[in-house]
Amino acid sequence: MTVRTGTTSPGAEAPGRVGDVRRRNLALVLTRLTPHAVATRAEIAVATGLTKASVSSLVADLLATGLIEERGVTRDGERGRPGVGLAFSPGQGALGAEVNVDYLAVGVVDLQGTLRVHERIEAANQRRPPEDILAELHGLAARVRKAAADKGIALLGGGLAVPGLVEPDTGTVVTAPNLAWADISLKEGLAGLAPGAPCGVVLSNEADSAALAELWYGTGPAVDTYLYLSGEVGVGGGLVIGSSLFTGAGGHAGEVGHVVVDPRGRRCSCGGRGCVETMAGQEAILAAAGLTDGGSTTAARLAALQASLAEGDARAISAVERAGEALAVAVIAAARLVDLSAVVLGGHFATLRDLIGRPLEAALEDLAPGRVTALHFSELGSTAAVRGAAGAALRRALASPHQLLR
Amino acid sequence: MTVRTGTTSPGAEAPGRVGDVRRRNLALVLTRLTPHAVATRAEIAVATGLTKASVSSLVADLLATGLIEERGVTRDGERGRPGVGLAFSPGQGALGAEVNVDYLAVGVVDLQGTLRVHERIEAANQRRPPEDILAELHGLAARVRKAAADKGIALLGGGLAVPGLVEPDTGTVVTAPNLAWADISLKEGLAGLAPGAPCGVVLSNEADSAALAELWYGTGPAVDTYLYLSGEVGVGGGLVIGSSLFTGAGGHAGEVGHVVVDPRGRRCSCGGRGCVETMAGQEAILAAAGLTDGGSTTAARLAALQASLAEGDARAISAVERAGEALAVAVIAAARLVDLSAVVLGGHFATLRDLIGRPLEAALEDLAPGRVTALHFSELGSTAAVRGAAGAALRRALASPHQLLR
DNA sequence: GCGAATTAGTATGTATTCTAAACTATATGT
DNA sequence: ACATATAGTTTAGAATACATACTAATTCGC
Repeated sequence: MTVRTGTTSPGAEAPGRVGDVRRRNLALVLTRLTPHAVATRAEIAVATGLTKASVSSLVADLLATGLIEERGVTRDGERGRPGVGLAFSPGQGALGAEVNVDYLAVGVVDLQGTLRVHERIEAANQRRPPEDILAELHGLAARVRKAAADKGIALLGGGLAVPGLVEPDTGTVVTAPNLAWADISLKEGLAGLAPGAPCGVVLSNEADSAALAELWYGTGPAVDTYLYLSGEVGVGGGLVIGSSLFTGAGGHAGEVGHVVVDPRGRRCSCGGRGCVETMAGQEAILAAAGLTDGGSTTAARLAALQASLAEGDARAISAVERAGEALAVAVIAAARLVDLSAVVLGGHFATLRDLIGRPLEAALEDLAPGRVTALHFSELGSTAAVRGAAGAALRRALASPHQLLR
Repeated sequence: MTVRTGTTSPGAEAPGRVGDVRRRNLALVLTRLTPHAVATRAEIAVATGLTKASVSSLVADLLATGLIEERGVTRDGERGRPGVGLAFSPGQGALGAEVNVDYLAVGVVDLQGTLRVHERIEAANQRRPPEDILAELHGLAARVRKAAADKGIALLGGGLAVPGLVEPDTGTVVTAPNLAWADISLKEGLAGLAPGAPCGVVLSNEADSAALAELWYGTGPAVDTYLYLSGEVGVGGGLVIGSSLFTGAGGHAGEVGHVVVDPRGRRCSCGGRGCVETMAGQEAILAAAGLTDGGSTTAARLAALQASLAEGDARAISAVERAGEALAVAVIAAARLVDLSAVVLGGHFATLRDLIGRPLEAALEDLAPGRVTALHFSELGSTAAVRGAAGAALRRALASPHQLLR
């Protein structure tokens, strides 16, 4: 390491300008609004530490953006002049889209957090050219946009989640092994999902989006720091730390699938050995359970696994148990390395629930007692990634409301 | 997870005030100065994007703090009026202190990054009461402060590094197993290390401080994202991501020592099983090499290990190799989970250099080919933590120069 | 019912701090 | 010497938050 002060890094910070203060305070006021409660200017002033005068001025600008609206007068029975309620407008939302191995999905989430439109198409995307998939996705998005417009929802932005490594800045899918995609640029295709939306459309990883959906729209205990495990065809992961997604310096943090859990284990498709995916991936579990690919669909094979488990088939049960143990080792690594104590299981891990949860919990207690104290199963089902992608777009809008002015 | 917008979190952000702009820009100007080069107001204006007028005004304030000083006129042979050089003042510095198992150390680093004073006392701290240790540390610090004052260095702040889990906010050592410390409050003791210093004295973890020292004062290739492995009595770790320390939500990230690398491994003192420390800790290596504690000092036993290795003792070599393999599994977990590709080895790992580096590298290549591409050995020796603790204090001062005004 | 008390929200004047543009200062080149 | 170029300062103007005083709308006590 040469001397690096951390102060001469190339990413020179922009100078602070007087207008930055207002940009920040506009966003700050929005953080005091919740989807389900109304707040008055006076309450916001107290909560933020701004003066009433400043809040009035900021709220006037925010009303002009259409993000919030007045909701008549709040009568609370107390003495004094009642305040005017402020709340997120129900007439603005964002579009979320997902391309996955077995399906396409598009939805619209409004500022109050409700999934107002959602459509899903089953599709065997493993063997189709990307262009075909994207064309079908665009058709689906157009229908969803139409439905949203009919409900009076204007789109602020959008997001597309894919099961692979992405570069949001360039709109490129670096690699999505289970779709057989590599280095595919979606720049124009992204914009077309929500044409004219002021906050644009951003590409994201499916596990990351699902992890955020759990934070924003999930139903479990309130935890703001956890590892989300997405059991799709591969094993994906998303790290949420202090209520925000942790992506690492290169943007690819949380890749649980290829953490090594058994140095003497099987070779993995990644070139490594003993990766989580070789024990807890969909194929690995099915193979270990004796359900080799007989040309049947993934859904059918998963159903067969469920049946075997229900029958008490020893091979199936042991396959799932070994998957749980493999996950435990990776989860402990995450707990130690990034300091977290909660895990959320999604995808087929959520479907397998206790069958995988019990051995996972037992292994956690054996290998690192007391370290991981909360295990939760996602209840968002297959809408998680769509909701997360849309939610991220909404949050982009809320984080820079000044962009919507003028 | 209940609905959590991430916007209603209790840690409500402070409102932006007009004065914040200046605070930010004061710090911004300082980021354009490097320890070894001088810059002019005009150059700073171009680099930051601020106007010359603003930079002049900001620099005037910074000169008043004493952090920087004018260095005469820069004559570059070009046409036009030459600029006035600006550089960090050599007359200000910060104190770094370290309590470790076998020694105490205190030093002073100036704003140009030079370790101007350094003293070290060997001490068997494992069996002494904390009060005795701290009393000796304070005596040492007083001598070092005197030496710094004699060289004309004023102290801006300080830092104390200890080998354990700390809470910087409360000045508490939660636990330092190898010192047999638990829940020890150092609040007053900290302030006494650098009395009157405007930026105070902050408690930190030894591995974290050493990791930062490598970033700021290290000699290897320029990398701004890496895992630092500190081989002291225990195995510590520090994560540097994008030129800053990653501490996680709870502040205890990077705890490599208790990552599980062998689910069928030995019980660990932490209650878990197969932890890195059971294979790569100092005791574990010495025991596996057949050098059981015969009452001799740690230094003597480490010397014996070096001798055995030099002789080609198979047991010693295999002990170190197994340690390397254990580290590899943990390093891969870090690489996948937090997205990094570089590792720096410090402490006794640096002393063992290639002996541990070769098996580590081989295991990395076998288990996750191509993922971890840089392996570096620290050259800061035992001054790393002291330099890091002092450097952190200097950076606190540089990050909020407005505190030094008035 | 009516005034006092209480709270919500707005208007006005001031301080801070940025930018833009004009100005002064000091060098090199011919 | 004088043109040219660059460094740094001065001055005027704009944005924005704060403090304070003001207006608006409600409940409480009688």
